[in-house]
Amino acid sequence: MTDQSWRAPILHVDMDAFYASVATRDRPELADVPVIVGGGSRGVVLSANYLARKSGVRSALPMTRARRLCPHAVVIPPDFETFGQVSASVMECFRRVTPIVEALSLDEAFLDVRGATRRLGSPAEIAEQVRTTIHDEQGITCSVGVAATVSVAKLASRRAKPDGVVVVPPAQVTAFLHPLDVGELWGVGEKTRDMLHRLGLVTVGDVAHTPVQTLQRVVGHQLGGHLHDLAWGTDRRALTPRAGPHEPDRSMGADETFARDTDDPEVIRRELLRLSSRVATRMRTAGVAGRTVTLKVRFADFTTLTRSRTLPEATDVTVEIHHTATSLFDALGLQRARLRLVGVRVEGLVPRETVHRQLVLGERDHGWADADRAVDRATRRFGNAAVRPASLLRPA
DNA sequence: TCTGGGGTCCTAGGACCC
DNA sequence: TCTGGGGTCCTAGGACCC
Repeated sequence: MTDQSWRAPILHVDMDAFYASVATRDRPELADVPVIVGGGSRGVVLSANYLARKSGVRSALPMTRARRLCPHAVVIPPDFETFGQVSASVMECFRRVTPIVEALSLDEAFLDVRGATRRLGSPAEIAEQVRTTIHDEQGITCSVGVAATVSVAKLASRRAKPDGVVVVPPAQVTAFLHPLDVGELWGVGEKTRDMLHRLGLVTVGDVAHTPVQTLQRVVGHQLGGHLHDLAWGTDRRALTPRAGPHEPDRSMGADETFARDTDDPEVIRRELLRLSSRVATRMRTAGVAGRTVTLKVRFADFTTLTRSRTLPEATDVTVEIHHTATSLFDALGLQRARLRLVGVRVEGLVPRETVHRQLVLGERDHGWADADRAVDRATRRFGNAAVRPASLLRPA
């Protein structure tokens, strides 16, 4: 297989057990111990090293179950600041290989290396160079999938784990894809997998040989067409590098699970204020404003609902977001139902300078926006705890 | 003490406008 | 008098990803 057969070789680079690897890389005493990175009592597993995985611990598993499966595991709380720093260094390393890098998350990225083969060698050789560099510079391992499309490269990197490389040349794509379970496909989760299985579509090959119209009737127009492409390895999604002038987020939100379920309206209202303030601060830092405020409520039995309201004008003002969220909450008319979580999200974000507020006579928004900016300045100088609404102050 | 927190995209129905 | 379709916005929910 020569390099010329690759129209545009794509690398998918995925760190192995990223959070756990970073958390233990400077702690040799944890090298031979099962390690779980995860949150508090009501949290889930964010990452587990391969020793812990031997006991059945997986990402997203409730911590309570993880501890039961692996009682001797060392549990480390996540340190996202460090994860972010390591991630930035890793992405920088990728950009030394090619400018066409699409970061999918902190710990994985696609690299289009079509412009790098003359300089650095075959895609497989580039993959090994990347792995060596990451290991030498960051002290962690990664796995790389190489293919002509992003979706196949992504599946290949999973097959390469841990600490390996898998190359799927164009001529071998269907031989690689078709034996896989449909649930392996990127975008097919538990529900869709079950639905396809019930119809007798178990492998990717089964899906490939099903008429598109049939798939679309079962899983919807969009996904049906997409599945067919994935099953033949023909999706041609191009990389969208985030390096340059990247498009703003479409929404920003914050939600939090209470340490204990609560039915206290005052506790809930205060939490909505905290979350609104957090979201609005991030929006102002990013220089965006949004029109649609969405409230999320999760009950003790885990059922979840959302309510949203679209405002006449986009806002980044804490008080407006909080007011909208509480008004949506009040409209639910909950009679002291026990809540597990509340959340606030603002959607339809646009750059703030494109928002021209219509000043209504007597409106006091101006004052609130000014107050927010004063809070932002104080927070930047004195830290997060410096300024907060009176209702969020703890009684001494 | 089962089930986090950050997102994206799609679907479907109703309102409303032309 | 009766019949109509398309486009866009809004809302709610759901599936999925890391």
